Amino acid sequence: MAEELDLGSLSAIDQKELEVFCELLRMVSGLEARLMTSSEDEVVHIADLIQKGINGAHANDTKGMKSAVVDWITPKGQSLNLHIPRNAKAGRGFNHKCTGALLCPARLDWNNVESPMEWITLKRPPGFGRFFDLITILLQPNCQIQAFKHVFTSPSSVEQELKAMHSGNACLHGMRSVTKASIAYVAMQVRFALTSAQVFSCTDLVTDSKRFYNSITKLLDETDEKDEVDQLLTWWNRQIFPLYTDSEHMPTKDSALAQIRQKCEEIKERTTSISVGT
DNA sequence: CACGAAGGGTGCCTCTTCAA
DNA sequence: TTGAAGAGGCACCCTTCGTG
Repeated sequence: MAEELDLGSLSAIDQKELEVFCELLRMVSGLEARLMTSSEDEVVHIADLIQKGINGAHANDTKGMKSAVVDWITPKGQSLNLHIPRNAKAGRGFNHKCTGALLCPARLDWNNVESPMEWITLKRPPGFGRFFDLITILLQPNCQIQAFKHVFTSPSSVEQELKAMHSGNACLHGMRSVTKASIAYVAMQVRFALTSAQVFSCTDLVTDSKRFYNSITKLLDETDEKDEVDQLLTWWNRQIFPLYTDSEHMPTKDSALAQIRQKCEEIKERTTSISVGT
């Protein structure tokens, strides 16, 4: 199907969407044959069903993570200095030091930002590109891994003591390893759960989730960083899918963290030539 | 070993809220 | 007014565990 198209004539966005569509055809056996033999109305109906599934899955993830993320950022056996309600977003974002620190971009030091208002003025300096929103949450793999498990291997798998008696999403759909897109998706969901924004929107100017997601996927797609990214994915796989991972060449947690930190430093260097401020 | 109860996960439905 | 998103709840399914 894709081979018949002139890929060069497609925009970058269209090419990306085509890749996703081809992956979908590969994952869902019989879908391509069904589409090829369906009428236009049936194809529209199938597209509606897929979109409905996407929306539903996303809504469920958002709903579940909203309350669960409070547990993940709360130290074991302790409580947060300023309580964050599990079912409300108002006290999150830059209104709270814990969520604010996690949302603060990697190139900024949250401890040296005088006030949330100062951060807001720093938030979107002109000229800053794709990496500006790479937040320090990428430096918090524990939180990310808990979130990944919550979405893909079941909420109860987040705990050390496994309580689940029913197969999770990953098991049900044959997922045996993490993907760059899944990491970006989880990061986006965690980021939204930490913000004070009430309603999720890919394109709103406050959370700008679409750009955030694209920043991470682009970062992980960089061909000149392939070795480092591969090692990072291996470490992730070991954390999420230990049964399917070859542990022999697994990087340690420290080395994986060091790689992320190095990556953020590189981003910092790339952007230092651009002045911060409005 | 067979069966039923209980616990847990997922998907779906409905209602509410809010922004366009 | 309409559509999107979140919240709550329910039904169904699967697995474990206790009991006979």
